Amino acid sequence: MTMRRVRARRGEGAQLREELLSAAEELLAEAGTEEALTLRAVAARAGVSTPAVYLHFADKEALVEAVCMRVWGELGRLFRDNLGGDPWPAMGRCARAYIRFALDHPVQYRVLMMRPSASPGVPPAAAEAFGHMVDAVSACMETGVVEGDPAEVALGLWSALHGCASLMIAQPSFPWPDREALIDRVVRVAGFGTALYSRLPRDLPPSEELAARFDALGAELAAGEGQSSP
Amino acid sequence: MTMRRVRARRGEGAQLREELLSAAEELLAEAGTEEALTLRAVAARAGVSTPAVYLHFADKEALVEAVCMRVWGELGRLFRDNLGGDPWPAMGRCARAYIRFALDHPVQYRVLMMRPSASPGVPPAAAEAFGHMVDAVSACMETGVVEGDPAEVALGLWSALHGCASLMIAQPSFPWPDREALIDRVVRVAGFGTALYSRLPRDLPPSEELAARFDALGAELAAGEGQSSP
DNA sequence: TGTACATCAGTGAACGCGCGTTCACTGATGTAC
DNA sequence: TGTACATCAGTGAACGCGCGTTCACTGATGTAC
Repeated sequence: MTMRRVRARRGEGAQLREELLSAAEELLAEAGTEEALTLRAVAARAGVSTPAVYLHFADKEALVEAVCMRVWGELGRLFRDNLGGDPWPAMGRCARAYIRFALDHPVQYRVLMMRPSASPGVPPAAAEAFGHMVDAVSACMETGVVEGDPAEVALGLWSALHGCASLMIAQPSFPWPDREALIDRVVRVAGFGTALYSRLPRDLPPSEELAARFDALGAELAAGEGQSSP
Repeated sequence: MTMRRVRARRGEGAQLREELLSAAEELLAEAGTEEALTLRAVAARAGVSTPAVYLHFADKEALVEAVCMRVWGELGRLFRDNLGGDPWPAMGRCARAYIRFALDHPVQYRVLMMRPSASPGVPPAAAEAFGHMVDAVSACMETGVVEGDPAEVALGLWSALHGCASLMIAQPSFPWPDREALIDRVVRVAGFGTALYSRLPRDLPPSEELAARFDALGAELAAGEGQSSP
């Protein structure tokens, strides 16, 4: 039970909208699922009567949707802040930041990703966040380390990040290794795999020869030095 | 509305359990979410009164849980059927089968994976399915093409598959490429990335040199021939 | 400067639905003697 | 072979809760004159 909110002054009714959104996101994180979130609780936490929610949102659906748009916005900002510099490590930074965000906000992330999409089409905030991923990939293509269609490669990369994050969130009982170790593995596996995907032929030699080739590549690269891990 | 079911003969009451499970899985797929599934509808589809559900399941939760165990069973069978032969391509077959199953049963897959786990610990059916994935990875390690801890590598691989499947299911509005093309990309990216992960040093040369090394590897392998794609 | 008035930012109470769940029961069927 | 009886596989009706949503309203605040 929160204190009764002081009524906004005239012309400043929109303040309540933001306060309702914050309350809804908090309560969502506590409740665990969209269905367990109630308008009554949201209104109470904002210090307002239940029908006041309807002054700013058409219905519960619209409120949850607005919370999702907020989370997309945060994800977009995260990418933007990690771009720049050598593109290959920059892509790695974005990827790690994405997974960490998901693990730090598991409920929001699950609702964001797993909700049967209400309105068709990609919401603008989501498109913007994805656009930054495509940018990160495009930059890698200019240095030649990654090849292919930027949007398709970005989707593949996103799949890998999402898989790691959502599986750790949803199946915490499995024998997960250390969180940072797994993030490291997933990001590097996705990076190396993406770099090789367009270069290796469809039909590969038998496993033993393949193993020998990969060993040789590793030995060659171990000799060099630098800082461009994905 | 389905026809009234004929009452089972004495000692054969357990038949209803299976019929309720089938009805529940069907209706779940139609309803789209666990919450939209009602016991009334399940009982009606099985041709039985609502309280009859309680003869076989403690509550709704137990019914949904039992449906999930069924789906885990199907996934486990899928893996088992795709093992055998050269381990590297076998792993690829398992991976493809997994993603296809998820895309063919999107609602079941989402409920299976995204439900906040009711009881702690890994359910036996899930552990068995995951065990088959570990087996597939272990076999690859014996030929030397993959290195590392089998369970950890299997989790990384699973992440990749799950990411692809769940993202396509949850975000159908994104500009996905052809389904099979994406599956191909994800499986090969995960396979190549996993093979390289343990071989490449932490610090890599700058992007340009890296690109040249990858190009060289591709050219060498293009000369050989065989059938061991992941 | 005073005052009537429109508007804004809410409130209180209630409706009504649909769901999970419970309870007392019933009728067929196999079994003991 | 007949018959009383226990048990199994269900049924019908209702409870009660909690939720989203609606409706008529209220009191403060800025504005026109």
